[in-house]
Amino acid sequence: MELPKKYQSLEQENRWQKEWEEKALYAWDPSCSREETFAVDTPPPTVSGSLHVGHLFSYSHQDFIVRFQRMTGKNIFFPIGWDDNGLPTERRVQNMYNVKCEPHVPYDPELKTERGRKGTPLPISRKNFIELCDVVTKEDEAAFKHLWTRLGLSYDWSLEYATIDEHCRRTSQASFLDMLEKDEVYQDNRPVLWDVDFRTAIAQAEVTDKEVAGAYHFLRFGVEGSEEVLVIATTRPELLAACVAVMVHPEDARYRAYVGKKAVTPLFGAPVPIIADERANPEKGTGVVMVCTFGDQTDVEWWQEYKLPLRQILGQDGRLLPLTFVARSEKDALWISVNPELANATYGELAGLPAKKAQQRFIEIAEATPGVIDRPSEAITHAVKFFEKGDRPLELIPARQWYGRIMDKKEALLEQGRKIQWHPEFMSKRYEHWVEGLNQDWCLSRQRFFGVPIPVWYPLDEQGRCKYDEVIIPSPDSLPVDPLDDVPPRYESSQRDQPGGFTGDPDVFDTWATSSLTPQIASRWVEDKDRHSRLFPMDIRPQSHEIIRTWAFYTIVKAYLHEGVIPWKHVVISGWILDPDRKKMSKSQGNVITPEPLIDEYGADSVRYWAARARLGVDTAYDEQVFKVGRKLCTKLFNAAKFAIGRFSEVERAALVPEAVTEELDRAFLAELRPLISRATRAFEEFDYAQALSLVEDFFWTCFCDNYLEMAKPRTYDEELTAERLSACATLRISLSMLVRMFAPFVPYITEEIWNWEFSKEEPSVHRAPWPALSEIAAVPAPASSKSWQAALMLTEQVRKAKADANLSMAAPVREVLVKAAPDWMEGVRAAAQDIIRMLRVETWNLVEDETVDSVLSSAHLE
RNA sequence: GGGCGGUUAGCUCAGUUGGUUAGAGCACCUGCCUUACACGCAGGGGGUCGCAGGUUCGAGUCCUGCACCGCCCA
Repeated sequence: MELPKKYQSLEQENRWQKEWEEKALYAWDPSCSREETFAVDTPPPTVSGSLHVGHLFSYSHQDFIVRFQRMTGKNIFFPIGWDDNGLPTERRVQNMYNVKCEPHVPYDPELKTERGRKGTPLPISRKNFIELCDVVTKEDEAAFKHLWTRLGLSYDWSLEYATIDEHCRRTSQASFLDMLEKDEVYQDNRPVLWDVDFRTAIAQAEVTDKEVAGAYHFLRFGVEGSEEVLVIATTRPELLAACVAVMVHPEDARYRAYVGKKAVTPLFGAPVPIIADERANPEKGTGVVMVCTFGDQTDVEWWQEYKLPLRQILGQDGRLLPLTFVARSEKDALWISVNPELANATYGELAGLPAKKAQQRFIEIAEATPGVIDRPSEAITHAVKFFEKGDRPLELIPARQWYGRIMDKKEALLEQGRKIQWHPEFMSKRYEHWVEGLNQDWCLSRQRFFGVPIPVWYPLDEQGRCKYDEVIIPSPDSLPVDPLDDVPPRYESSQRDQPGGFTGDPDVFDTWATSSLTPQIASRWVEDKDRHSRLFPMDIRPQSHEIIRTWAFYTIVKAYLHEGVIPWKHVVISGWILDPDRKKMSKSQGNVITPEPLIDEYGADSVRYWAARARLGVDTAYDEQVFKVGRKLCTKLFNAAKFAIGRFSEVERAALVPEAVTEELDRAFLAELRPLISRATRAFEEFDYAQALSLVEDFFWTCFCDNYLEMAKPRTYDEELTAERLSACATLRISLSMLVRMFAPFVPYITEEIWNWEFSKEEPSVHRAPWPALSEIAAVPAPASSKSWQAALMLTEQVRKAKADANLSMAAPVREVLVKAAPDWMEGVRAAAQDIIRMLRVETWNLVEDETVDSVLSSAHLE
């Protein structure tokens, strides 16, 4: 076979992608037992997010591990999916088409939409909106698939799924119904973290604290029955009308006398109790804090504990609701005031305004009214809760939602976490701390459109009121259902939203409700229990560290709720790619690097090489130099393999067996290879691919290319097929085969290329070839002297240095070399001598035993 | 404020259970077109291992404190 002249990454990548796909090289074999299988639960990328170089990085890591496992003979279950429901997609569609989903708009099958349209957003139906989400999602999936394929990730594409597809909707809904049956989910109407822009509930896991600029405003409250004044400090004066109590610390001497009395809110004149509670921080503000329903999570706690009234002034759109204050003499009144006239006049200025505007207006009014503001406001920065994908502060707004019970399972969930092996181990702490810090049940429902519908209906009573506690569930074989489209059992379509009829739950699940089921989705938990039992729990879960508290957490929750088990045995954590200044890459910072041009420029193998150099779980600064190093390695592999194969290509392959390795130097070299195999294997078994690569790369470059190949080369040029030549040829072929296989998980293209030049008759693809084992070279005896290899290296180094010092070419002849060797080194030196002499063109060689040298000392006399 | 991780050559990083003179690649310097590779080969310079204590015959490695950087959580 004529071997190619130059290393061309792109050409070979296209070729092998096609070949691997046609041969279904990475297909999972469903007939294998659990023990023979290595199952991987890959978190499907959120396709609405933009592609960046971090994707290449962490998804490559999985592939190194998987390719190694495949070569050890495991039947690999390596599915990939796309996570495409949820808010990010909706937001993208809204922006891309300039549309707005309005559930009451009727479906238009002929709807024409256009990207980049200007003007006011076009209201479209729920169904039209979901269709657009599907279109955009499909495009994003294709872009990811293209990139994954180029990168050479060895997924079994026949297992591809999308968390919004029918199978995933079925699994997600079945999961919910299973939890409902086990009483692990419930509905409640209570304050929930609410995003006013997206108008949906948010779970604890999706919340992020941001330090923002704010100010303490100092408001003067009256004290009932006296002329005294209590000054409270608040960052949210616009919620004053919702004030239901004020709190002071029980030990705070300044305020002890007031406890039990009533304070009166300024402007609104509402009398509220003054309560002593340890959670009021005397250090903060004035030490007096107002409780509003609801300003923050502590307000919710106080409201519950002290059974305070619910005065809701913020609507789901984040605007102040209309309301009317009345005199306190009115029975059962909620909005009471000692001065209803003033209260209503004031509130009338605020009603209908968004919170931020209401705050500005309130302050104007307060400043214009004597006796309300105590002193100038004080600028502070404080942590405010935001939805991680939103940009207005979250509010706590009472709403009916579905919840999953997790607060009662903290201990059990911690125990589950301890059963999993985390790599690196310290990452388990992230999980533990998250579980320990849980402070609310999992809010499962979202008021969105593009998602998996909550599969329940509710009966309506004769007045058309919803009977929430009489949940109607679908039959298991009807899943997935869309309660807004499908009709529940024993009802007619005409009864929808009619008194005495039914109504569908309009909400969808939190995206994690589905994403937390990726092992069960891939294993077909719902419809194929046998297959599920042969894949679940899975072997590994590779992922990066920022999703431990979300994705890994929820997946552990679901596996525990459904089957009382852990979802995977190992979690393998990738670090992040930081920008060259070690800053997080983010769109807003503008430091994100687009991945595909990197593959164009350096080739997929080089990009993978870069990814493989990162240690597990450790963040790495982006360094473009490493791609170049990767490309150099690939080129070196290409050239070395081509050359080595050329050296033995004229020899009958059947003769190139371990038994033919008869020369001391060859045996000494293979003795060096043995620990490499052991160490690289151990590193891979511990998921430390970076260590494995470093070992193999170092051996290949230094030991194989720069030394052994040079030393053995002269013998391969013997005209006759001497035993010496045969031994070198056999050693070259054996070691090349092993090295190519050990590189294969990292650089699958160039290794497959080389494999096919020489070894594909034995096994068509290197990626299905067995991982190198010591047993392959067990027939090669150990070298006669344990010092042979070291002696050869020292001689080589010393003579090379002499040539370098003399500014001579390595090919320059050496007239004479005098070698002094310690007695125990003599045998090794003698064994290596012949090859060294030929390699370095030594004309005269004198070896003397010398007890005064430690090992070997040679002096070269050059011309 | 709490937790976790990091700090080693100009840069990016390795450094096993404490053990010779702390390593690699890139960059830099000097040679070399040696019948695989100049994306190469040979040789070379470059480090107070963040700081301060401690344990030890011996500390980059173990312990304590501190500083700075990053992430997570309040």
